[in-house]
Amino acid sequence: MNKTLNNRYEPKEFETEIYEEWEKKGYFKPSNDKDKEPYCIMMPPPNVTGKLHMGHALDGTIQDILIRYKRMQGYDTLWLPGTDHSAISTEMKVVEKIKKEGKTKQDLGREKFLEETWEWTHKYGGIIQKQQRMLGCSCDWERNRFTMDDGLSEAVLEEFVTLYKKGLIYKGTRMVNYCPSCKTTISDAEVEYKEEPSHLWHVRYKIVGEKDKYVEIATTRPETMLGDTAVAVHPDDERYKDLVGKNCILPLMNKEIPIITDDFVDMEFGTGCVKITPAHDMNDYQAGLKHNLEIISVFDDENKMGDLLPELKGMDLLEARKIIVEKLEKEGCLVNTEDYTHNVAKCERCKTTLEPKVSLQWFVSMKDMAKRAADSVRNGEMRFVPKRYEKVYFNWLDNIQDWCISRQLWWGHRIPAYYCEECEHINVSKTEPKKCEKCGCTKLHQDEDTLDTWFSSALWPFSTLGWPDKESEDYKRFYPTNVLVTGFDIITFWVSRMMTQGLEFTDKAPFKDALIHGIIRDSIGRKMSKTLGNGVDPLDVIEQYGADALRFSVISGTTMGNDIKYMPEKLDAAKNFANKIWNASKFVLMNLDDYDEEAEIQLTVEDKWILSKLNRLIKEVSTNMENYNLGVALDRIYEFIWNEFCDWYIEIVKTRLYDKECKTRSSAQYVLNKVLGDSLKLLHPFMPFITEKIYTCLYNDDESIMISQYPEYDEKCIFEEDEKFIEEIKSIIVEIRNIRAQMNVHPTKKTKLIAITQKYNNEIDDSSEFMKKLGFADEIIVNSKKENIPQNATNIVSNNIEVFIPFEDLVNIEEEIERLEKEKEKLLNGKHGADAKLENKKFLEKAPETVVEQIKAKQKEYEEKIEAIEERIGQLKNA
RNA sequence: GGUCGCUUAGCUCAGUUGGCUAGAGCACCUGCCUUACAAGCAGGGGGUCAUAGGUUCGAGCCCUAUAGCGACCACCA
Repeated sequence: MNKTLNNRYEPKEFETEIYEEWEKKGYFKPSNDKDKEPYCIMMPPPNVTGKLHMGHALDGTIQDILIRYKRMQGYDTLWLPGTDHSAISTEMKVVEKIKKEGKTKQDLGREKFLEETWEWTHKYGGIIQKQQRMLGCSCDWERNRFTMDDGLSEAVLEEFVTLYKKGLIYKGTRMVNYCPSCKTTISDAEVEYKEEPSHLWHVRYKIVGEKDKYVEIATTRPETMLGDTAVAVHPDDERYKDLVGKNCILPLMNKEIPIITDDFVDMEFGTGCVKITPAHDMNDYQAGLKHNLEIISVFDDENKMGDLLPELKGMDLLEARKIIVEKLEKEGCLVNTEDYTHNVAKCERCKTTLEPKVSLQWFVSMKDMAKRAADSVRNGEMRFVPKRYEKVYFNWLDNIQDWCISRQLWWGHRIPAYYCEECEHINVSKTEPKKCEKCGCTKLHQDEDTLDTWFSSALWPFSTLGWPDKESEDYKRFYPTNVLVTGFDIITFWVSRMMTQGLEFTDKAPFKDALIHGIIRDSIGRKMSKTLGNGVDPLDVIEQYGADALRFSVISGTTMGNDIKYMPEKLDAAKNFANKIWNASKFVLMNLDDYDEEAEIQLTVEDKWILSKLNRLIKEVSTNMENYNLGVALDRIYEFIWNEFCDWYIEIVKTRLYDKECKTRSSAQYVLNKVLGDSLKLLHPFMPFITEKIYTCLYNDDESIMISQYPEYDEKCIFEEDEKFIEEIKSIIVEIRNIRAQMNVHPTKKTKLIAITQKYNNEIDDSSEFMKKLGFADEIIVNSKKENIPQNATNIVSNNIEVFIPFEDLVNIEEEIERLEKEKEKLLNGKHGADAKLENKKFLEKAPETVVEQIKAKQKEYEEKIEAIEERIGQLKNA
């Protein structure tokens, strides 16, 4: 690799090259060093045919930051990547593809269709992984897994068979959500609700044996009324007391159905009477079971009208609805029609309106497993970060329904259940049995259905490590994993299921922390979506700004768990920062040409100041990293590099560097080298490419920064006094600049300074040096006597140093007095605040000692400054 | 209906167990092309921390209520 820095920062010139180098050298793989503590993250597997979007970029960046940080800290790290077969969405895509060729799934047949899907998978699969490389993700690609590869399929069989044998998987007739477009059942978690405008049709059913007496019901789905088997009212509803137990006539069908009571009926809604259609509504189904009502299907298997009314047979549902309403109107049964907005259940994948359907499906009994998963969080075995997301988790698990896992799809893990054609016994087994375990018949056929895609991803944290082989090296070493990083949108889908299955099969929570992040929104706060066309392609961003800038922009100034708005300006800020580091590094390298590492080190006050600051930074960054406050950690590094190192330290040491005779020149070189190197290390997890590029230029050995040792806090490197001194000098210099700006002194014009100091006697030479170095002083008189101060001078009062700036004719004495009076007023305000607190007895009693001490010190400072200013005002007035 | 979150500078957001005069980036104003950097340097202006109460010596932070925005869960036909 080219070990020099070009004049300009151009990330494109080196990012790809660096990534290839890392991968070639095997840095992404675990170290195999058994003395190291393991640290493991499982990458949430994206859809096999997915493409990188901003959400992945965020998710990947967070994980990469954590894994790089831990790797540098000396952990044996494994970040395992992979992809998910994502049953429904992949199958949908392939169905669409062959549709363009004029074919259907059925035309191809199961085997051919699967071949087609594998082909698709191989062709388009893993695109996202190539893109994750561009982001800099340091995962072990050699351990890359796919949910339908041999090992993981084996794990799924183990899961199914074990649960079945325990009686936790069963086959039963239930009402489930059915997607007419995907032509499969789906689980409760895959349903989303959307408000849609519709109508509420009020229909009256005539009471049997009464003259002109009716019961009026309201419905949003008149087409289902053909399957009504009762009308229900609330048991406490006085209005209908006398009707309960009687029958009414179901219009169009001319059939008698009973009027029953059930307390699920809401008396306030509509008329308080509800028609019961057990075949087509969840509540009605429950009521039907409870009251032993007949379940009459109105629709056929194709989700068209059945033959209850021969004239409607095969008709589309919405069309049938229109005709039924017309018929009801003709027969005088339609009372009225009102506009009504209601929540409609939609398929999470294809957004089609779902149809509740009674059918025979496979279920996982969830109650006990869910309780165990919830308890695991309650007793602290697993923890959500931020904590508030545990409520979503608890809410789901505490109200869990059995999980419908069978799908009428072909792409996925086929259910390992084999039906005996003789005795109908269900044989559940990992391999196809030769004969029925009950009757010995050899004629068996396998269940046609496949398993919910989450049934396999629930095992992800351990199936990827070799489970069910519990003796596998990776499983023993890396399970349970340390942290799971994912978005809040799949807490129910995925996090909860990994927990239930993980605890069930390994007796351990599969990860210690679930780190939940928000989603990336567009610049006006909308969700990024294909239909809106407001998505941002991370690859475009990388192309334009570089991967480091992209990573910076999604982490800087953010809080874990909150949504992030995509702001292009933030990328400019990120690139500017990278550019700043680039230039500062150029400067350092330029001045390190003749650096002699053997030379004796004599640290000056500014050297100790920056080393001390660096040391504090290390501590602060580490603490924030441990608490997943990545945004704070990054911003602290940013501030340090730019506002301390670049703005002050580099400026201060310039004169030492430029003077080849300077005794402390090599010390300055040492400190530059050390501080830049450590800063790069701290920054590396966030911005891996630029830090690597500079690091290899800075240190000419071949060691990569990504396997270098993370800086550690060292108490011996805290120099309080030196810090205090430089901070005071800094604030004086800012004030001098301020005054010069107010007085319109041209920046290149030098100033004479007279400084009076009370403390720091040894270092005052340094302070005068700084002012010279910073370019605006050409003559500095130190420890001057007050009587030597000229009249037309302005002064700056600091804690231990007072500085006078003679401005020859520039200072107008009147104006200077006015300025000082204003300054005094400010100080008085501050002093009053401190006084008030210290006069407050309760404050003295109750506030902690350190706080009281702080205020006292502050008060003293104010007093001293005020005194000095008053003295100066007196001098000026007497003149 | 239930739960959770957000409301801080013109904009986007930080703000740790309550503790000095509430911060950053961008934008804005002034002056600078000073040999690392104009993608920059120096200086500056700008905030009753949504509102109203409360707890506390002390509240942006804790409690209660209200308003606006957002999300999730439930699903009353």
